[in-house]
Amino acid sequence: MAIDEPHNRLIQRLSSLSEINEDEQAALRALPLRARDFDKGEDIIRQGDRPTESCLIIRGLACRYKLVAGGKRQIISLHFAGDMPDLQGLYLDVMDHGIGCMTGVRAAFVPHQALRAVFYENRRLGELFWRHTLIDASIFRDWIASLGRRSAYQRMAHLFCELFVRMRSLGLAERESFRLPMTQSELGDACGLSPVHVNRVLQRLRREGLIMSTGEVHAIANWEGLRDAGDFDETYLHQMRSI
Amino acid sequence: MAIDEPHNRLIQRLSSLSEINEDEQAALRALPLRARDFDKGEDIIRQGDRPTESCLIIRGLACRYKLVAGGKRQIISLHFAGDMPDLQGLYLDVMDHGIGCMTGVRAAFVPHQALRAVFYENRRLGELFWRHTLIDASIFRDWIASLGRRSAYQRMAHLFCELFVRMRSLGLAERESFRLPMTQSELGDACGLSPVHVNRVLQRLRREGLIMSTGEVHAIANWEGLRDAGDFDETYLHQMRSI
DNA sequence: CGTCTAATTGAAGCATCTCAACATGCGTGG
DNA sequence: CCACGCATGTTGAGATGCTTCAATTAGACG
Repeated sequence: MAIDEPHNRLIQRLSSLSEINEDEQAALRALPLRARDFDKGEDIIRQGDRPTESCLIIRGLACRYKLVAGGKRQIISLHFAGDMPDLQGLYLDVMDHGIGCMTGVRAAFVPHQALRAVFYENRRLGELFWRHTLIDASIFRDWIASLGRRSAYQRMAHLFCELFVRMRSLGLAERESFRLPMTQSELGDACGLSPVHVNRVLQRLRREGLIMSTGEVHAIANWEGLRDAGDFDETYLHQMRSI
Repeated sequence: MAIDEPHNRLIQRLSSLSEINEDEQAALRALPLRARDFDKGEDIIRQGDRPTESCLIIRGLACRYKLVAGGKRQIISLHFAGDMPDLQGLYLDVMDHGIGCMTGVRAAFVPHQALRAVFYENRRLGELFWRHTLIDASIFRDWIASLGRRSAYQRMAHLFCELFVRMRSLGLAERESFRLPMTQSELGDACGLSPVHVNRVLQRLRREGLIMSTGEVHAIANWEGLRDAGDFDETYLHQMRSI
């Protein structure tokens, strides 16, 4: 059973929110998913679009982002295989941000109508998708706290903690290391920092033995230390509960 | 028909998202709402709580906030009469943030169970509440962009634009002025700035003729100018659409 | 009138940015 | 297989936006 198969990804992801029974699995498998590949740097959706489908990331790393005055970019969130970064399109008509690809990405599209139809038949699946968007929002809140009140050093440590925990729960991190194909400039766009300063902060994190990086592969060298440095408390990720 | 009556507030608010028909109004009016008053500075809910009800702000100004290492506070969002700032509690069990009162606040509480029951009977109301949480999330995204990539001056201008537009759509702003009972220190917690710098930024906004403030009452002196200064585009507030 | 909180001002410090140069690695075409 | 070009990472130095500390003023309230 290929994990890269769209329906499997979706079911795996929703299972990380709550247990999915047979009927629910069947309903999800009946969803029409149309896969499409995107190149690195390409946009899956643009700010201002009025989408009629939502997308599910099957493979690769995607991000929400906004452009602000002066051409600067702020990355709002990062998304892995299984994430649905534009569920809000179900009930908001205009995209207030874009979704771009940090790597080559395979995404599967499902019409909003099909999703609504599934929710109509299966109330609990609707609740699960709602929950998915609520966890997104919770992550946004933590980013607000990070950008507003944490130092560059804390922010970067915090970001690594979040990504590690999220990727691990999706089976995308092994032991203490994960692959994060982002340049330092892109990390800057996520943390609200200049590329130069990102470089210096990463050096400090390495020097202090909290992380070890070789290219795109980052390893947590000292989890407790990194967690403390980043003021990280994973409660806001709201992983697993009975709903 | 008292506007301060909880059900009226709720219906007024949801009407700003989409038209509400008779049946839906009736269903909302049947919701058990228990009002309670809070003092300025008091918490409506605390981080770590596991609420079984959601609250509706009836009167006053409330905020979501987080505390980060070192005791610093970041305000995540501001909420007026009609807002439901903890709807996420419906499907997330632990509060990842607190909700506090910037002024005396009257809030009405409705059990999650009662809300779910209404959604069960009336699917479209569920969608409207979902949409409410999605707009929250959209505002979070814009705050992320502000905190990450805008200067103190831009951030403050942007905040004033957002609050003005939101309050106007709730009938809480007259013409070009609105009452914002926040100290400069609290504005700092919202914008990720020190109180001293807030003071200087406000002076500049006044000096440049963009706003006029007398105490808690702020007036927009030059809307276009303020909008430009704050790089403000209200799309992200997603006001009105047919769902 | 005295007290308390909030607003204002000045001055010094520091975190982060900008600019500019250089190093490194990698893919491509010759 | 080498030479080149280009993107990315690294380093240094100077500029700046914002913070911190400390003192003063202004307003609100009993």
